[in-house]
This record gives sequence, C-alpha cells and structure tokens, in this order.
Amino acid sequence: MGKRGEKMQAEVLAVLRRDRAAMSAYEVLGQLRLGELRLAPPTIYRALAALTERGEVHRLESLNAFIACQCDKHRHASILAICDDCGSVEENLSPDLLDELSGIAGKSGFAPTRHVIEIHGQCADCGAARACA
Amino acid sequence: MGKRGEKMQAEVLAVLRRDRAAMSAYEVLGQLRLGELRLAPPTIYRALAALTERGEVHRLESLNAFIACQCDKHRHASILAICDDCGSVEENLSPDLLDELSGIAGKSGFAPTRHVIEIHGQCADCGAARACA
DNA sequence: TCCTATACGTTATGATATAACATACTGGCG
DNA sequence: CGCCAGTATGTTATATCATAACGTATAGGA
Repeated sequence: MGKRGEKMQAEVLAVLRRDRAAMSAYEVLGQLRLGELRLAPPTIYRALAALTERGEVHRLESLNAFIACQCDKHRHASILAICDDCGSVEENLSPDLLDELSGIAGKSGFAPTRHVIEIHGQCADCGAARACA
Repeated sequence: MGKRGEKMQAEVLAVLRRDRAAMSAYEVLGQLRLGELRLAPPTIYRALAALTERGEVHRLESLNAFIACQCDKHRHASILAICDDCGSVEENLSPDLLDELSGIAGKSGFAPTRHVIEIHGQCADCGAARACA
C-alpha cells in the first residue's frame, strides 16, 4: 500500500532538491502546479509530513519552510545554518553536540524526543560579497 | 518617545508571565481583550516584536508561540525545552554550547547572528505522570 | 503653539496549515 | 474475475498566524 503516496512524495522531493534554498509548502505547490497537476495544500502537506518523518526532508521551523536533506543518512537531527541574505541552508551533523544538549535539558528530568537547531546568519558567499561592497 | 509603546508591552509581558506555558499571539490578544481593551493583531505583534528584540520575551519558532524570559539577564540565546504534553517551557543557558554551535557552522565560513535551539520532549512532571499510568 | 516622531487603531489581506468528507485507486481474497 | 478493505487523494472550507497600508492621536522638542 502507499504506492501512490510514494509517487507524490518523490515529486515533492524532486522539487525540493532542485534548489539549495528552502521552499515553503506553497512554493512547492506552485512548482508542481506548473505541470499538469491540479493539487491542493493538503496533498503537499501530507507528502511533506511523510518525507519529514523519514528524514528525507527537514522542516525549517524558524522559516516555516522545507529543504531536502543534504546527507547520505537520514533520520538524524541536523544543525541547520540558514543564510538570511540568500536563503541557502547548510546542514551540519554533530551527534556530540546533540548529546550535550540532551544532557543540559535532561538535568531537570526532561526527556528529549526531537531537537530543533537552526542558526541564522550570513553564509561565506554572502559575507564575501558584502565585504567587497 | 515610546512611552505608550512601553505600556502596551508591559501589558503583554504581564499576560505572558501569568503562565509558564507558551502562548500564541492570538491567545495574548484574547486575554487582553477580556479587559476593556479593543485591540487588533498588529498592536500585539508590535509589542511582541519590541519585547523579543529586548530579550524579555522569547519566540518559540517551532510552536509559533511566545513565552516570557525566565532569566534575570536578557539578550542571550536560550536553550528551550518544550514539553509536548503540557506545553510548559524551561529555559536553559549555555554560552559554551552556543560557542560550539557557532564553531560548527563557522567552519564553512558561516557568520552566525542568531541561534534557535528548541528541544521537544516530555518534562519531568509529565514523565512521572505517564510512568504511573 | 506648532512640528515631527512614533505608536496606535483599523481594515484588509496574505501566508501557513489542517479538518472533514466523498471519491478513486491498489492489492488481497473468495 | 469481481468484491472488499484500506489508504491516498481531491475538494471544500476554515482555522491559525502574520503583516501591509493608512489615517489618527499622542508626546516631546523648537
């Protein structure tokens, strides 16, 4: 079961992979509607939920947007560096840092299930561009 | 200048401080409307923007909600532990961890300006309650 | 007092997300 | 082969979050 679901998910993933910058669900929707497809928001959100669940797509909570996972392995928490100038997102992994984070929260008995780590700033390219200006 | 602004901000802050759980902007709006005040969303959002800027309120990006800062000192990035069961939020500080995080992102030339660190899970109280159930 | 800054109220709208329900497809089973 | 059960989908409607734009009011300085 779920064959058709996988097809929709593959199309959404393909759209997200075309761009290194984050896209909102409605931008994905707009891209897919350029084809012949007539789609409504719930379809996109369902596909995104499945992809996010599997770790093939990450949701940028501070942007209400989505990007394709840039790593080989999925199902990991990522450290997402978001350039506020050009919108590009770079994914970093650090299991050690996640452990530290869990440790800090766990001191008071908190049991973590999901980490959201997003860093806003300026990427190397945009920093160089601004330095020249 | 800004005297009236401060009054509005104080009211918003008072509402947020009444509750340890996060509140959406519209929940704050609803609370303030219980008084005599007739308010519209932009007023609340402006007050929240000013308070967030000053660090007296933190925005929970993964919840689209707000809490009053629980610390003495403001203008710091926080590690926010969010209980998905009861909605309570606990604030932790760790300048060291922020430095590490900046270091990880900075390896590729990224210049961080703002950190978003939110941990979802279950607080000690809810964990105990569930263990008994 | 007048002028200017700024904040405010108001209206309208945009952007993000989901509930609810009927339909259509898929695969298994008789 | 035809039916059934389960799931995804399309559709409609609506909930929720957020801001643009503009005119008004207020406070403080000249």
